[in-house]
Amino acid sequence: MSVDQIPIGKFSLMTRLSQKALRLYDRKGLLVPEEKDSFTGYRYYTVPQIEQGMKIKTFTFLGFSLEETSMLLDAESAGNYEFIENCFRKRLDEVRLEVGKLQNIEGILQGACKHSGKVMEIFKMSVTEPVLKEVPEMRVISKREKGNFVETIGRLISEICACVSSPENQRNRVKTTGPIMFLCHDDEYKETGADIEIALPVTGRISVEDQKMEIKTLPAIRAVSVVYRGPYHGVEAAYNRLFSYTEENNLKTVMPSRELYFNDPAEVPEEELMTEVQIQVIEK
Amino acid sequence: MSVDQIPIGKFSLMTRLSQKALRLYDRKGLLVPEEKDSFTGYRYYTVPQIEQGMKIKTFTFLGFSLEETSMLLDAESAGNYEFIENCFRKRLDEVRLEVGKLQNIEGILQGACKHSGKVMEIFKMSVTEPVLKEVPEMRVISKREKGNFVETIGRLISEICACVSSPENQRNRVKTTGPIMFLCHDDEYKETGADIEIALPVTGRISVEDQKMEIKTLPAIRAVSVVYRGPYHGVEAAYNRLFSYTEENNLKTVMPSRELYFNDPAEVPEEELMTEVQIQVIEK
DNA sequence: ATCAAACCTTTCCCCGGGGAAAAGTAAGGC
DNA sequence: GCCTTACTTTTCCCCGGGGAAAGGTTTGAT
Repeated sequence: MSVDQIPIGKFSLMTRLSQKALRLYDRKGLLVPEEKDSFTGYRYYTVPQIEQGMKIKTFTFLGFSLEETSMLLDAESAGNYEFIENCFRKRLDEVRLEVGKLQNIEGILQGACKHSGKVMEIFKMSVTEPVLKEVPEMRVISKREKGNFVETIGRLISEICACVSSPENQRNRVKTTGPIMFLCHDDEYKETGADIEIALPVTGRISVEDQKMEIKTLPAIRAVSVVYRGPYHGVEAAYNRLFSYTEENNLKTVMPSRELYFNDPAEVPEEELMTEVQIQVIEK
Repeated sequence: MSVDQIPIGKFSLMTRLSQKALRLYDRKGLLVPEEKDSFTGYRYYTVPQIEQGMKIKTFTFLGFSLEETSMLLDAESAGNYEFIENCFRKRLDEVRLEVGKLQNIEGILQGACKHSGKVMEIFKMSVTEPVLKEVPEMRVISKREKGNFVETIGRLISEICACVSSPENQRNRVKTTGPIMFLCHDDEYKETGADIEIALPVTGRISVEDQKMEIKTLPAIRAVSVVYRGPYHGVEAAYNRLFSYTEENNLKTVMPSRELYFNDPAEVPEEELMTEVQIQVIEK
């Protein structure tokens, strides 16, 4: 019956998947046409394959990669709904992150468009003059991890804050003695897989549960420092200042650099965020 | 002076642009190192180029493509702020669209995760049995355009609704005589560049301003039709039913297909959207 | 039977980099 | 002068298709 000899064009119409996509799914093994004319190479699909196509479409619509989609399909036919749910939860977190980022961008663009004619105001940020200073040693609670830049920083900050403000630590009069800071251990900037340490200076008898959280003492260092005011994505302006300064003064920089966050993005508008950036220096 | 002989690694640190990105920007002409050792191929940047790098970073962070970024940079140095503002507005619209889409996805995933164990409920949608029926001719106001699928449909719908509810047309007792519909003129599904017509059946002495809006009569047709209930992205289920039916009954389908929207996505939850899909058929 | 139109095939280039490999080079220490 | 380490170079493959080209096939009409 010709019903089960659906060429790619019709199948594309039926599933609303483009021919290009269908050929790709064939190659990747996601949706292989039931029959393939070995002489002409024509693909022929069958009616039951329509459902498979719809499932693929649903998963990719949700933003899963083809590889994930493939695993999801396998899990579904095996009845492994637990796996699927895990994937969904993970994807949900990602989506929320993406939404946050886009809303951030939306805010910036809106601000730039509002006072017409002053579009380039977004490039205005303030960076203080570099200062050479001695940073004393300090006792901190810290956690170090590799991961996505923004997301990992945010998460580690909340973990550490949660730890310090736990009932037990509050009882022991644990107090923070400075702003929370981010230590950047990479010497090249990486968006993903960045080596990130978040530390918070504390005093008192603090206790931690998390195996990967440490209590330690950051060494005293000589550092150049600037204070930057403005949205976080412009913080590299601070680094520029610092590196120009170290170049001019013939200083050698040493990792990790430190970023101290003076206020909380949740409380203060983006433009008023204050960040101190410190980079350790030694004589060349 | 060695200050102005910054190799790629340091420059990457200073601008927080990855080396990979820098090499790409070099190739694309966006940020060409001031000096290039013609023997070793080493790239050497200068301090003033840092600012250029930061601008590029800002634009790409906002989601502009490298080509757009390049034009934006040109516009900025030429003082053409009007162009920049236009780009920003366009991008702002895009971002809002993306946010909408992601929030849609967020909702779906949330729903699927909530009642644990029933993850696959998202595949449940209802499609009625196909019916063969005579659709009478009707007088419509319509606008046809090529563009992005979802976005164009949404926009044309609001344009047409706005037109019909304009003060002048209200005064003339213009009334709608049926749900708004989408006529799909492509025979292959396309995400972008789709040939889209939106039509709304009306009676009365209607007047239009928009040059591309037409008042015309859609022909009477014999069509197979189903009613689909569920989120819009699953509407292909309706098409599957219809095409299976036409195959089984040896009917030939004729473009354009019509989608009639019974309720408004702004008023009703996604799951309760009702869409009638009609496809004209003729005897083979 | 023939012809054109519609349909199908493959291959290559494009987006914006990340990751990895193979190889050449610079700079500091002995 | 040599060695090691850190740095740099290039090239190729990857994501998920869109677009286009060059060519073979099927179908329907005459």
